Amino acid sequence: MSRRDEVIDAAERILEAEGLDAVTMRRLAAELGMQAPSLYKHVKDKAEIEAALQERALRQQAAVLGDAVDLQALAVAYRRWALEHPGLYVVSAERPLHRGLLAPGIEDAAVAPLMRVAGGDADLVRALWGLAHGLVALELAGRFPDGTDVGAAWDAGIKAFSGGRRRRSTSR
Amino acid sequence: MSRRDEVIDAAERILEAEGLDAVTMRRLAAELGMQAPSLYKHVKDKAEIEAALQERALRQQAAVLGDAVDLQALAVAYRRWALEHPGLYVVSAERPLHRGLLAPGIEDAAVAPLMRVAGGDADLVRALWGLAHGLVALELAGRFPDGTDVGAAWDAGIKAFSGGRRRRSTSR
DNA sequence: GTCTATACCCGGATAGAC
DNA sequence: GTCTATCCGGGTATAGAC
Repeated sequence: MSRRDEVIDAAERILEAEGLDAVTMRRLAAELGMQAPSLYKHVKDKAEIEAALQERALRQQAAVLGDAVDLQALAVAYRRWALEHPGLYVVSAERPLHRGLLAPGIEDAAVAPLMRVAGGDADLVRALWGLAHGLVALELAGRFPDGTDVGAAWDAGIKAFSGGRRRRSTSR
Repeated sequence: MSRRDEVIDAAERILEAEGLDAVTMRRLAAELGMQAPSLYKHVKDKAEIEAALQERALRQQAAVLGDAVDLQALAVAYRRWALEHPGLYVVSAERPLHRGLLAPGIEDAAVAPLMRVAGGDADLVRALWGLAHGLVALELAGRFPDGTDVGAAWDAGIKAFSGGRRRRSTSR
């Protein structure tokens, strides 16, 4: 593992533990037991770090969603990964993407599993994506009152997209 | 109109024209032709300004959505207001709410119209809310490729929530 | 109610010694 | 590849004169 990867690891740790604003060059250096200027021997600038975090997020998302066999499983996987990696989720979904610094095609790869499940209907994919992102974003932002059964809301959404046919619980 | 309202007006103008990060005390003072310290004669601190912007956003949203008679109209109104006030939308939907500084009940009031249309099913309301917020958030964040017919995605989502019964276009 | 001056903190980033 | 020293810019906010 390169020294650069250790920098990105540290950034991810801080991101998840203290939020995006806490990921500063100084804080990052402290996490690694060095001084801030030393970081520039491993990365060009802060944008490179942010891009690396977005790339990790998109890669993980693609991998996790790729295993889902149907809509229900996809929804569960989507929500689960987001709640387990809220920092990575936000950085990849609500921040401007550093497209020029990302591996080509990686953005599409993260959405591809949705395409598969939606049977090739691009509009339906986007609606599904909107539903999933919206529910996650609202939950992470603390928009639902305490005690809300968010899983039940997911079920209601999935049921709508299944044409009211399926019925299995997502709650936990 | 009080001098305080002029400050909030200026903040909203900057927010929509240059984004949230541009709303600083210095920039705000410049917009009003005064020096930054003078602002503190009109508002207590920056949090008060942010809260005032969130309150405007929630109030407008409640008003605009309140007129919608059905799901289709609600969706159109939701997307339309968001695209016309992206700054206010983001500040009220993706930023932590200054709940202690907001008028009581205003948060609920902005979602109440959804409740009406969803026929009292709380889970369905949240799914609907997720769909709407997700589509708007993805569109504002530039997640859909250029040329994407986002209206068609809305139609697909609405159709799903209508049980596949209705069919009228949202595109523009 | 406006101003000037200023304190204070924080950010990203560079130069140059070792 | 690490350090110290430092630059530069930006933010919120206060004190006190007018």
